[in-house]
Amino acid sequence: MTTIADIARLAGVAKSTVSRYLNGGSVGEQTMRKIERVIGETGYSPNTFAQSLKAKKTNIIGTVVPRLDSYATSKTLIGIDEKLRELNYQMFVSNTSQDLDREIESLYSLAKQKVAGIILLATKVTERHLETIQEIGIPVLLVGQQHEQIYSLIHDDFEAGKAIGRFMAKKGHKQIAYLGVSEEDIAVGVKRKQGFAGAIKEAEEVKVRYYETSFKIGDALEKVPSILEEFRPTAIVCATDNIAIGALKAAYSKGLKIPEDLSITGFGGYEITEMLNPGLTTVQFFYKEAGGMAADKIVQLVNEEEIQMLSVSDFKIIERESVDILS
Amino acid sequence: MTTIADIARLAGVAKSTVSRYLNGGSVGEQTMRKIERVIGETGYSPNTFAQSLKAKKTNIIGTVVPRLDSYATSKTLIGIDEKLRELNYQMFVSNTSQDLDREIESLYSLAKQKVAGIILLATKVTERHLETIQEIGIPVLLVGQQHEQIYSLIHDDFEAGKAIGRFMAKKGHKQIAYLGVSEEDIAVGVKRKQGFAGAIKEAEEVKVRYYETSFKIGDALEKVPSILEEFRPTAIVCATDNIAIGALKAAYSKGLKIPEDLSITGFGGYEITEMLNPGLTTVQFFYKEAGGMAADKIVQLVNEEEIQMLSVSDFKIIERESVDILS
DNA sequence: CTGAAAGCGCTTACAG
DNA sequence: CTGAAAGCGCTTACAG
Repeated sequence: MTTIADIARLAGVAKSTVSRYLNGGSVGEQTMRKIERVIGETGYSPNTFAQSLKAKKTNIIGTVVPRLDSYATSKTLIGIDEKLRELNYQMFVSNTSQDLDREIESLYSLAKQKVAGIILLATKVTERHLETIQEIGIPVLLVGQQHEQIYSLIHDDFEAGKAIGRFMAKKGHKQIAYLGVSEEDIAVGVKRKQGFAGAIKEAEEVKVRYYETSFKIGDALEKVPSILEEFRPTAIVCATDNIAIGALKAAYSKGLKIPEDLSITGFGGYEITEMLNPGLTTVQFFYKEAGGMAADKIVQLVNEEEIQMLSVSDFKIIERESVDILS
Repeated sequence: MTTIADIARLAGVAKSTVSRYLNGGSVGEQTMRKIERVIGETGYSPNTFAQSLKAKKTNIIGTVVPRLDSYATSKTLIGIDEKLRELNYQMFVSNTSQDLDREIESLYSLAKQKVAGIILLATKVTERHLETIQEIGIPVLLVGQQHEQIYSLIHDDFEAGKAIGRFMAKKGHKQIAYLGVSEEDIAVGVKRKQGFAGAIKEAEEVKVRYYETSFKIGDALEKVPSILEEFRPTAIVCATDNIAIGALKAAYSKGLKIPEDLSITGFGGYEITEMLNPGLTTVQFFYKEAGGMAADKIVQLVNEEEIQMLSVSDFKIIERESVDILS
């Protein structure tokens, strides 16, 4: 391994001069060329650890994710990764396997590794999060959830919920089951539902019942039959595509035809939803783009630029074949 | 930030003694207790960069992946991550977006960051890979592909192909289309096909035609109709679950009933395959477990323990409803 | 513009 | 068992 001292010796200058050259300081024309040549010949590249030891900061952005095997997470990570590369930062991902303690741990551990900033894909923000973020003193950007005290980037869950509510009303559905998730998750559990509820209130004579399940396909699969029997809805609006997939499977199992006997919608826009039979009507979020935005924002924060506390990523309804027209 | 010097001062000993204590060297009973207490009080934790600067090695295992949004990758990463945590190592993932140059780059860059070892989820091993691995002089474990010169961990693609071939023959299928991928991918493109072909040769009077598509669902979707028309198979054996999903959708679109009009199988065992209608019969691989194995192996390699050049992860046929019984 | 020197926080022979 | 000292590879005032 060649070091800065080697380069200095070979170029006949001082180490400090090489360092200055490397860091864009003022160096004479001649000196510059000599150093350039030597570096080229040796293929020198600085030791990151030595740099970090002095600099107290790296060009690494830590990304904390609750899980690795989710469509939303994967796409968001890709967006972050690609944008960060462009900006000459590296992404370090820390997986917490949906364990809140590990989320806090990760925050500390990333801080210790002197990451320049942290992107947090949280499902929930607790008092401990707030304290930790405060304590580590590193820029943190929340993605997917929002909190007034933390820079946040969210999908427009509320408006998305509203849009799908209006959509269903317009299709003439008067008896709709909304299958959501726990209100602990503000974005998915509360905002989507509220948006939906708002749209329904505007509509006339639409009866809605709200149900709750988990994020797991299997749980939706088990839940849906009882909803069908008890409420006999013409449509089920599901809070995620995975829930919708479970609902679809449940409907098949009961011998129902989609959308003739039952309409189903989701949220997310996972690629797989297009390949189902019938194709699922859903609200698409732009995870990859949001990841890119997040990368931009965190780097701005690292550079101490001013940004808004809240950024919102867009959505779009994708109309496919899983919703029947009743009106 | 408290440093080792602070601890030394507070405990009234030399820095070297503290360092020795930290690294499990021999320290007197009394000294030990003093240092212990001070560290406890200050919440000291060593600076990783300073450690790495000397140590020339970290406790980080780099994992190079071609993409982040694939079922197999996600599950494998989870397996690696969890096992590595147990072993007190950290996982650093480097995404290459299926760019071969970036794969090589990543190898160098990880080496520069002094990772202890590298797990490489490759789709292909080239001469450049070999050179790079040679050059960086860090233990590398190949996962998903095998190469005689590199420690490898593979899924049993050959036997899996054989198993599904026998399975289909036993169900009485005599006219089977095999929809594979490019032979550039030895594991998926060659081994699965060879295994399958071997099984068919054992069987009697089974006609097979081999087709090729990409890993994309959409490409399979486009490819399948022509296969159906040209060959009129009773079954399509697809080299991945995603291809099978595309085939399923194509079949729907042509108004075919599955499995009555056409049987379909995949490889992978993605969770989603259970939720399709009908549920997809497929060969399941154990990605997460394989990830755990990979983590074990690479750590053994890092510790200079002897391991076999090749490890093989198991598979299992999951029989669901997408295959008809003709015999 | 350039160089000598100190220092970042650790580890590791070496001597006692 | 313990400590003083040198060194890992870089950066950063400071002086010239």
